[in-house]
Amino acid sequence: MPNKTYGQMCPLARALDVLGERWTMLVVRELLLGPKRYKDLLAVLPAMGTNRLGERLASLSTDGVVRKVILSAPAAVPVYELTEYGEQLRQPLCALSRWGLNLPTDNRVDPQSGRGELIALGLADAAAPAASAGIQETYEFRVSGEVFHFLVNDGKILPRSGAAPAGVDLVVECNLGTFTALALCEITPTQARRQGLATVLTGTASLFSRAFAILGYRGEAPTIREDLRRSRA
Amino acid sequence: MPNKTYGQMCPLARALDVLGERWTMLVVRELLLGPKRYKDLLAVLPAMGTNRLGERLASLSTDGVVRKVILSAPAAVPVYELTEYGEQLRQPLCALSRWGLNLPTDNRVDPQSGRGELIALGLADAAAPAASAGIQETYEFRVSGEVFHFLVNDGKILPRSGAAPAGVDLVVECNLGTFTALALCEITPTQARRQGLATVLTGTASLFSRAFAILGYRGEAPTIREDLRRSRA
DNA sequence: CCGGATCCGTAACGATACTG
DNA sequence: CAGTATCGTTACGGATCCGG
Repeated sequence: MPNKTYGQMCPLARALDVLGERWTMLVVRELLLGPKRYKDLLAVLPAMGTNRLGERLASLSTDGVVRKVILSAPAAVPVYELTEYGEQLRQPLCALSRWGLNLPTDNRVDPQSGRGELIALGLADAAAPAASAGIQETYEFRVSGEVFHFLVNDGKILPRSGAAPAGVDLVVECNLGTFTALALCEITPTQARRQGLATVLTGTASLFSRAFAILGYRGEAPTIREDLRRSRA
Repeated sequence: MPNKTYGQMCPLARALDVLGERWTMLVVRELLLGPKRYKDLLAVLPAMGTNRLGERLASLSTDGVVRKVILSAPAAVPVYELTEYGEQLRQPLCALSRWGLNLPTDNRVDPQSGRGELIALGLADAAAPAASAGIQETYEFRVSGEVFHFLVNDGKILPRSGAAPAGVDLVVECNLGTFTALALCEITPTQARRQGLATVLTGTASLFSRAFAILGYRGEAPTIREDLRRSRA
């Protein structure tokens, strides 16, 4: 919690007392993809600065959102993970994120900063539970250098950074543009394979197709909002 | 949008580019209760300062979240209201708010800052649509000096600041403690009436009861979180 | 009185350097 | 690798001032 709080008897104000400072929600965003090391957080939020990251992690820890744990031997490396209470931020932050989808990207956003993991976070949240009912599988993606995976478990889908644990059912390699197109259902897995845009390293072509039947996002495409167009006219 | 943006190709980061600065989401929170005048916003967010409020409203306007309109004559007074896009923040902000419900209130929150309107905002969001299916009514509350109302319309409930428009079905007067207890279903409307804690100024006792059958919040009570207790032990 | 804009001291941020 | 310390710059918060 920051030194300056709103001090209001309002749950939103209290939530913002914990999460409202700059960078804080983005740290949580990263941890929604699984436990991460200090350096990995910093690598993905470089402009934050190491001092700010340390402050935020300390603050989130005392507020019970984040926890520092030492991985079991022989790794024995410290990582930060969400507490159960922090995990409950998944829905609110994904809701905010979905709102942000329709914002125009101005020239201040760095096109190079796009990451497949972040798309994965949104896909897992937007997926219809019915589509994966009764299915328990793991899909790993290797996208332009990143590696991440989905744990599909009977309607619940968990997106995670890094390689899948043993027993992965599907491993697909492609670049970020292809993954984005697959996510938006602008291209089918079959087309992607045939055009050489995606390679199935483990598993079958039909499993690849089913993966995006579960994960593919069919929501409305981002559009410039009516109100904004009006104000610019 | 602030001068400093995250510049990340991520919908959450873009949302925070628009909403992430201090006070901004609280301004939106107020406007979720209906259009408001500059002075009324300032009255409810006094620590913000008039300069900050002006900046935020300008920023939210260019981002298409908020719009300044002049009320029709003879009032002819300027108010700020959410655009349709801004209105879509209701669910994300209410989700964040509900997360904040379980945060402990430390000694830095001002107990005097509690407002019935803010409780109303949460109630309207948490209410089960089925409970008000087919019902089209308006309920006004006068709570410790504040006046606000609910527009119930077949499963959709809109909380609004100020007096209800003509044709109100129910008007109840009580203090904030009673309204809170009613909201949490810790007391029934009948009990509140009999104990002299609430007065029905317009409408019937049974309508009062039905209002809280629709609005009453039956979620789990706020508790200190397990993780937080552990970290303090 | 309302709707802002200006000024200014203080706290937060961002970059870099430094330490266990 | 995982942080802490330092420091110049920006944002915030409180007050005052101004036009309608």
